[in-house]
Amino acid sequence: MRAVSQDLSTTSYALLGLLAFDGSSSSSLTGYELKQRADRTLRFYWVAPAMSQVYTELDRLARLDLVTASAEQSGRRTAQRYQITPAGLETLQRWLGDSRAEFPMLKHPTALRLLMGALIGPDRVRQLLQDYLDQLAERRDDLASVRTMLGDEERLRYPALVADWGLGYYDSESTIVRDLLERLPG
Amino acid sequence: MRAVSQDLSTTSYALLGLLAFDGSSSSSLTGYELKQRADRTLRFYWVAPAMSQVYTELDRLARLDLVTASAEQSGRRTAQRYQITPAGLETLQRWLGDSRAEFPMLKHPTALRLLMGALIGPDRVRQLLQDYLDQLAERRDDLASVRTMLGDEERLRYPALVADWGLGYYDSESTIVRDLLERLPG
DNA sequence: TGTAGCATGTAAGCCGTTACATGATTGA
DNA sequence: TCAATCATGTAACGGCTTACATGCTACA
Repeated sequence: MRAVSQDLSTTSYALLGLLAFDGSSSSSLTGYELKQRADRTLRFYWVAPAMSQVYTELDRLARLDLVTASAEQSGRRTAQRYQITPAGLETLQRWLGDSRAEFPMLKHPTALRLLMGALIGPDRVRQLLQDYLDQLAERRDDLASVRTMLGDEERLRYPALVADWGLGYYDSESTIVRDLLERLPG
Repeated sequence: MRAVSQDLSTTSYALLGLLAFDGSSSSSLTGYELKQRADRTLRFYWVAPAMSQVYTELDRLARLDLVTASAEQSGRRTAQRYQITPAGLETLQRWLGDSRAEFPMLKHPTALRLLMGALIGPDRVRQLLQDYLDQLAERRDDLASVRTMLGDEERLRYPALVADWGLGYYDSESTIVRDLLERLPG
């Protein structure tokens, strides 16, 4: 009796997807490693789930038989290693194929503050935008190094496309914000 | 004894900010009107809070004396009208001035699916991206009509800048995605 | 007369975070 | 030996959504 593809949260599918990359090469990941992988890739266009959530999700996926846990003994320590199951892969593919992707959700604190620019005046607004440009540059660097690691291996073609998407996005944001800065009064 | 600026959620500040636009001209809004305004402007770069949340937040703000509610009798019906208070305006400005804006959070289901493109193949991926382009065009139209309404009034200068930001973002997304489509195998 | 929109809420519940607790291993 | 990092969780709680309940008003 196989578990039916319950409605998982998108984050569940995202984590399942990360496991699927190694699933094909029949390797496995600990919760800790999965979290690191999420931090390196997922966070740029989805979320960087908290450690505690990673464990919670892995637990849920295991109960649904979408992943299997195997205790790995290293020294006198046990770490669980998780691997996607055939049922998990099937569920993931069904989700990818069937479900319509929703429109992205953007929470942009800097844009929100710009909206209320009249309450703080152009000088303070300039500072906000400049801050954002700095953060953007830092983020871009992070993503650029991820992109470098991905190289042009066929196996990593899609992750590389996504990384390029992100880089294009960050570049466009920089351009737009610099333009806004010039249009500010004063 | 004035309520201290408790840590409000960013959404609270956002709603307070929407009230501040009319606060200066000493008018006021009902919960319903506030929700409409959020749907017209806030949703493009923050959230479109559920009706129920708007009421909850207004309640909270009223308890903190950051807004005042006044029962308005129209016919045999009472509707609450909310108006920002001087304390509310002060709290909002302090938040705008003091707090460092966090980096935007992007939840991008299409990018997430592209990451796993290898699991569904290029044809299905093309479909996903094309779908996204369509949604993007629709959104852009919505925002363009908002932008038109804002015109070039001095009073609406900052909202207009934010709308232009959004339009630039949507255009850049379209460009990037069209480029990705061309780089897809097959 | 009935339905769509105006208007206001409460309740239940999910998703995700922070704080907390615990302990092993590695290396300076 | 001490600190950093690896590793695994539980508890409490905040934010937000959906579902539900209620009733008025305008108009076709």
